[in-house]
Amino acid sequence: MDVEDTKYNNTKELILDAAEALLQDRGFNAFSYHHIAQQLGVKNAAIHYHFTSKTDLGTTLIRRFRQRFRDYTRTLERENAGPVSKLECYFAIPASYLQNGRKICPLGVLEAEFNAIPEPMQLESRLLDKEMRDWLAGVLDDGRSQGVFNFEGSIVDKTLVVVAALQGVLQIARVAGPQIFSVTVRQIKRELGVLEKAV
Amino acid sequence: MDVEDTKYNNTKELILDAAEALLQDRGFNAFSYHHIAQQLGVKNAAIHYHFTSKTDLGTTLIRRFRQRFRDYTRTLERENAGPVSKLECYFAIPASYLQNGRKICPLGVLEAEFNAIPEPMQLESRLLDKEMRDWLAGVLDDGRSQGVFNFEGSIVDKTLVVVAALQGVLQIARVAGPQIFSVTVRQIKRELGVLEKAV
DNA sequence: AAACTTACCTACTTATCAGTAAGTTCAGAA
DNA sequence: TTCTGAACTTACTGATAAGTAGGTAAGTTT
Repeated sequence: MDVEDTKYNNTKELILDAAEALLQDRGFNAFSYHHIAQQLGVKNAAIHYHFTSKTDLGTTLIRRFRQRFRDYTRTLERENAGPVSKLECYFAIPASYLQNGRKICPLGVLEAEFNAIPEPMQLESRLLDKEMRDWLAGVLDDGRSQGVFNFEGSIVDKTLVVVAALQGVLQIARVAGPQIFSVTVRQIKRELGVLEKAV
Repeated sequence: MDVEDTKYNNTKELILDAAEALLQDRGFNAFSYHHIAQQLGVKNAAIHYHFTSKTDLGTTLIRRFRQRFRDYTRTLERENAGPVSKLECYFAIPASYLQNGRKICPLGVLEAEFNAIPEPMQLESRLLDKEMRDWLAGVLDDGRSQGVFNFEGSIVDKTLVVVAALQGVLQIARVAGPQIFSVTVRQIKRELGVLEKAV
């Protein structure tokens, strides 16, 4: 028989969902157990039943991001998605963050608060960054080899600019308005040589 | 006679200096009056003497960033700096943040914590963003007109990508190491058509 | 049906936070 | 020499944080 999950309810997942939204909305140090508890209609101690500490909650959260990204890319692989399609899917991630309440990249939050989060979360953050950036580098490499992308500079350099720009623009959208996002994505695509259509 | 500053000591400025470093290191919600007080060898209440509230301290801090940027650009104007020179000076700002203890852009911090900072600070953040981005847009516009820059897309679009990429890469440097910064700046320059030398 | 586990809750502790009220020190003006 | 105000300190408050001890109802296993 399957241990956990199937038994009883899914409060644990609901806690993670609430924590995830709060993390991307306010940051790790600006949300409390009380925020989550109130939202779920449970008491503070219920969260401690599922997660021994806030550090535990935080690291579990990042591991879930990592797993989700792995699942996502694996699905794209199964579907034999090409580089252009993969790139579009990559852009769709921050786009959904923006739409769903002006959230920002989890990595952006964690990096901004990096010196004020527990070490286990710092380690998980490093892994998440590496995995995402390595994957995108692979996509850009394939795309250039196949001639569907056309850009200057090395794969690593270009990947950094794309990742950094997307992370940055989500944050800037909070002070400058959400409309700057699509504008920036358009420019990024242009500079990847992937946009042949009009401006 | 000059009011304030000349009289007595400069604790107020020292408080702002400490708060500024803490902001860019840990974020607004992750530093306390105690951090500052301990660092300066004064008591908690001494900070409250100079700043009525943490909100007051925060807004003063952002206003100081704004003033500093205005002074900086005004100096460049007086020196008749060209677009390339101005761009180099703009890159020098995040470069100094990185060198001085892996700090990140103040705006990046404020945007990441945007939904967890007081409204007066949100307003000041908007102004800081607008002023900096408008200035850079002017530089890119001049540079393109003068033929020293060569890039695709509109001025606004390009400015956003440059600003977002710089803000993002400072944050990513925390998990990926400081060496990625110069690499990214090199790529940004390349894509501004300002780098004629070898890769 | 007894024994055990899950999934909580109530009630608490300890620590830290921003903020305040009232008193102290001391330089310089009157 | 007294007085005034700037620049603090001491000693506190109330709020909120994460975390814990112990209890309980309902479901599961044996």
